[in-house]
Amino acid sequence: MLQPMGGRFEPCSRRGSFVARFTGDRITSLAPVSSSSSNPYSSPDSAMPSSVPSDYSTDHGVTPPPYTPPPQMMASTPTVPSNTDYMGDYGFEISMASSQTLSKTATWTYSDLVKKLYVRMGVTCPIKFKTHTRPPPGSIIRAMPVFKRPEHVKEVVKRCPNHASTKENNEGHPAPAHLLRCENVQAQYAEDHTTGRQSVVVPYENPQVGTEYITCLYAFMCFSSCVGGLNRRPIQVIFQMEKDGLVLGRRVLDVRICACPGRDRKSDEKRCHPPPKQMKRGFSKTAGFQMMSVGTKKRKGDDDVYTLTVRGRENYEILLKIKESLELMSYIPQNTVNQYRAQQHRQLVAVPDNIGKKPKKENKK
Amino acid sequence: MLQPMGGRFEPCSRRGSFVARFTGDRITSLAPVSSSSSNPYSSPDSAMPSSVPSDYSTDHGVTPPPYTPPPQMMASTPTVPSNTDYMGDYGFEISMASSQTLSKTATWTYSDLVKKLYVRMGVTCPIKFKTHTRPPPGSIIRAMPVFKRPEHVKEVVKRCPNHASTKENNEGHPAPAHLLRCENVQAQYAEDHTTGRQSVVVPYENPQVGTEYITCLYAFMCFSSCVGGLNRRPIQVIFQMEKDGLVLGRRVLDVRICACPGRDRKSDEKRCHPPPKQMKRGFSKTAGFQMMSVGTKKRKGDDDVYTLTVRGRENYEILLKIKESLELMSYIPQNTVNQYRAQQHRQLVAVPDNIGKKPKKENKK
DNA sequence: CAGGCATGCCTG
DNA sequence: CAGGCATGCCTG
Ligand SMILES: [Zn+2]
Ligand SMILES: [Zn+2]
Repeated sequence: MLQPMGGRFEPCSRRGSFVARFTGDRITSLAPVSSSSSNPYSSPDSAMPSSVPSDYSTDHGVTPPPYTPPPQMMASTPTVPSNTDYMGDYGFEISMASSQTLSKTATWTYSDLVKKLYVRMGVTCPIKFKTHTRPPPGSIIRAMPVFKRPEHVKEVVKRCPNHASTKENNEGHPAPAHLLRCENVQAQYAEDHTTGRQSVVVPYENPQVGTEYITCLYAFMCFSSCVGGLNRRPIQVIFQMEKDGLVLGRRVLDVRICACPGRDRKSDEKRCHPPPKQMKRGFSKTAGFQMMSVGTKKRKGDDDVYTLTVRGRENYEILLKIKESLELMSYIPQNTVNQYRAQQHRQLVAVPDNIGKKPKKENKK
Repeated sequence: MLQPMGGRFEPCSRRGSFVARFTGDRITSLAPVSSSSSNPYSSPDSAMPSSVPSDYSTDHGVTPPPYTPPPQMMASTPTVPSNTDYMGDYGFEISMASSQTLSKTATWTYSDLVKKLYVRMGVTCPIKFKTHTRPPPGSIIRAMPVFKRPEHVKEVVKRCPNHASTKENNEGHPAPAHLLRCENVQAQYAEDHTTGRQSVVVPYENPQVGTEYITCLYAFMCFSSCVGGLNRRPIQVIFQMEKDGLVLGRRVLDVRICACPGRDRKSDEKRCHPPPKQMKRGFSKTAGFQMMSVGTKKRKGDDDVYTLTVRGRENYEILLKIKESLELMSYIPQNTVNQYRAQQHRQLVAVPDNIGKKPKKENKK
């Protein structure tokens, strides 16, 4: 499924810190890195403030030991990468290929409401990149997963031992422990040897004439819920356009990797935007008339206790049953009630026009 | 928690096939094994039929290259170990220490109904062994987990990569990948180098005078649900008394390792033995009299639809609500109903002695 | 593919 | 500790 690497990049080493030689246009071969700022694949400065002075000219020849850009521009490797969107001078933006976004079968779906991508594990998901101005040749796009919550950001995101250590999906793959894969022959898997952060890097190639975007296919190789890995902790992916270790732009995408993207998206959206106000509170319209509500809001007196006496054993037993039914109603979840009613619409028994007719049968006494 | 090894056994090697030297009473030092039948810790013949001819005298000197017992008695290493109970000539039996068996807080609980041990992961669980006759000195007890279902038996049971590879609980432990641990200084961890089956072995020491049993503390180091490990597949533990590779007795215990032993036991028992027939079918006794049942068995006519007409809007609405309540009752789980009733006993409102009194209030028309 | 279950874990 | 949720997966 994921192609072996090739092209302009050398394969990265299977384990340990990442070393790559770039043999493209304007950058000469780099020696194996020991300082992270001299490698186009080392993690750039992610502590960069959200508004960056854009007073640097263009591309620096960063083959060591050259000019060193101001520290906050540099691709150093802070413990916590920045997750601030930064369009930069080239207008870097990402978006989701819109097809299948809404399909039920979709292996991924993006929610505009909660701004999050829901994706199945191991499937390929197209992400589109664009700029309003051509970035300098030799620019790359680094994708790096990080934990979203402050309590977790410091921890490096990688696959859980289970998924990283099985043969499945890992045979011949250069980076079995990486959460994020890119299905691009030129993809390079990086592991910063000071922070341990893992990322995948692809060269940025300008869109074909007439096209606004380039598309990369990414795959997420664990569930967000994976024990010993993400462990139910939300993540984001930081997409960064870089050139010689300089950050040219950054976009952040919230991602949830799960078995049922559709279901989980729906429940997230419901959580954030409750029930989109329907009907009057406490009543619902059924079959053309109002009826008393079941399982809805508490009213005054709901907790008061009344004594009801009744003559006759059978009547008592009937009422006892009814009393139980009524009181137990509060245990029924609202959506069970809704389903039940939806069903009733189809097989209505007691319709208003029946009122006044003689009862068909009464099991009296 | 688990003590380092020592005593009469040498520590086993951290990885690879198991090698042990036994220095006890009647057995001389064994060379590192290459043939599994020459090691007291190698897995014995588990393909042994359930009724074994008991015509062999007693203990064989099995230091290589000695007498070889008939093949079906030998501790060879078939792919699928026998899981047949076999009391043997010494009357080998196991049982659970009965304390806390019923407690809600219990970290483990044994169900006599479904004959299964429910135990939390990583906690220590006492198992008692007894014989009616003293087995020969130098006898050992091997505990080996196997999958219960035929589809899975061939697969070796071990910990999932997640749990086997984290530091947690594994620091200094000689067998981090073993599912089963025994909290006994003399415990030895064995891995059969032909089948790869893992087991833990302790010397059998006769009970103290006046005691019938010896007790060993075992811990289960994964959940039955662990992804990449047991993976929700039921297991059993085979406890085998062995002497010089001969099987003297065997007892099999179904085990489920889970987070909520009490809950899971209860639901298993419910599954196997529906509602343990209480009272008359369809009725239950409450507060000294019978009442119609709620949420119990289906009766004839339960699915028939009757038309009920009623004069007056309010009456209609009341009946509509009641109809809904009654029909929705079937959605309420029986134990919710039971809880509700238990509660009702304390705050009974409509008591039988009220019958016949004048209604206190009627909201007529 | 939807409904529902199984099951670890979080919360009150 | 019990109730309920979260979430992968099984079943129809
Ligand atoms: Zn995983
Ligand atoms: Zn495990």
